[in-house]
Amino acid sequence: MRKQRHQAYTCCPLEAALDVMGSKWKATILFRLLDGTRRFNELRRLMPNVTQRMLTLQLRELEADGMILRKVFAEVPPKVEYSLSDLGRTLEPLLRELYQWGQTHIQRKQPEASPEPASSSIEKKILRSSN
Amino acid sequence: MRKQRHQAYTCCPLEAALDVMGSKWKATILFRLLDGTRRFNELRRLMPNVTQRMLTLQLRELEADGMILRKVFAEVPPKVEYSLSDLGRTLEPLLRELYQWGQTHIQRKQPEASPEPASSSIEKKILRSSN
DNA sequence: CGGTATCCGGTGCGATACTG
DNA sequence: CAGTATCGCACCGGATACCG
Repeated sequence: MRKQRHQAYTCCPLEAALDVMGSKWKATILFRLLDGTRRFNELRRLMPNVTQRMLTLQLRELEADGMILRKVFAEVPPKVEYSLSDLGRTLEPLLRELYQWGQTHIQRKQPEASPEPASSSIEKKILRSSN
Repeated sequence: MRKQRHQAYTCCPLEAALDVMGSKWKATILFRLLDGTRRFNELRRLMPNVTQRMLTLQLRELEADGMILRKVFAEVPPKVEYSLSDLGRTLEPLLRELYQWGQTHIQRKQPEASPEPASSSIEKKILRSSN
């Protein structure tokens, strides 16, 4: 029996939606799969910051939630292809809007000093890069 | 100096967007504030599962990110009002779509047995309730 | 190639108590 | 009313090693 995924559910659709794609990597994985089918190491190359372990774990959760499909080819060397399921596809507009929102509201901070002091500190969050 | 919020940033707008509202409680808080200004304990009552500590912490982060406004009244007893900032308002369509997606695709499982075995395990996630 | 297994540190977060 | 302070542990997630 698998443990109940994260913490707990209050019953709110919002939380359910976020549980399914709200984590950094799940969203990114789904986003990358919008372009089409990807193999495991393709995804790794597309997302250099995620460890193999985490990529595997997140893919398994997405699969268990029915968001993606995992197709294993009985070959040597092994070959596994990941793609969005129909359910996963329904997230497409949401993912694109999320991406768009990030682009619009969290534009990369320029090296030059801002004209005005900037109303929020969001920009800073973009600065720290991959470890 | 405050620590750089979560883990790290790869530079992806998706992650930035999720960092700002991607956590269960941040999203819920923002969603609640769509209806209008709320006092601290009003929010607590609206979200019985979040502890006082977490509510405070999440509100502070949202404030630091410029998503919400915190207005303190110099009265006894104290009174603090939270509301969405202009930036926070820009998330409204996204939040509503997220909510809608949850409603559409993760309908509450009925006590009755499903006609077909159900293609995914998402429904289970809605079952475990607040601790 | 596409994973598991194991170890282990950091921190997210709840519980509880105290405060202006 | 609207918070801080402190404790404690679960678990998230990185590093590394091994496997079919």
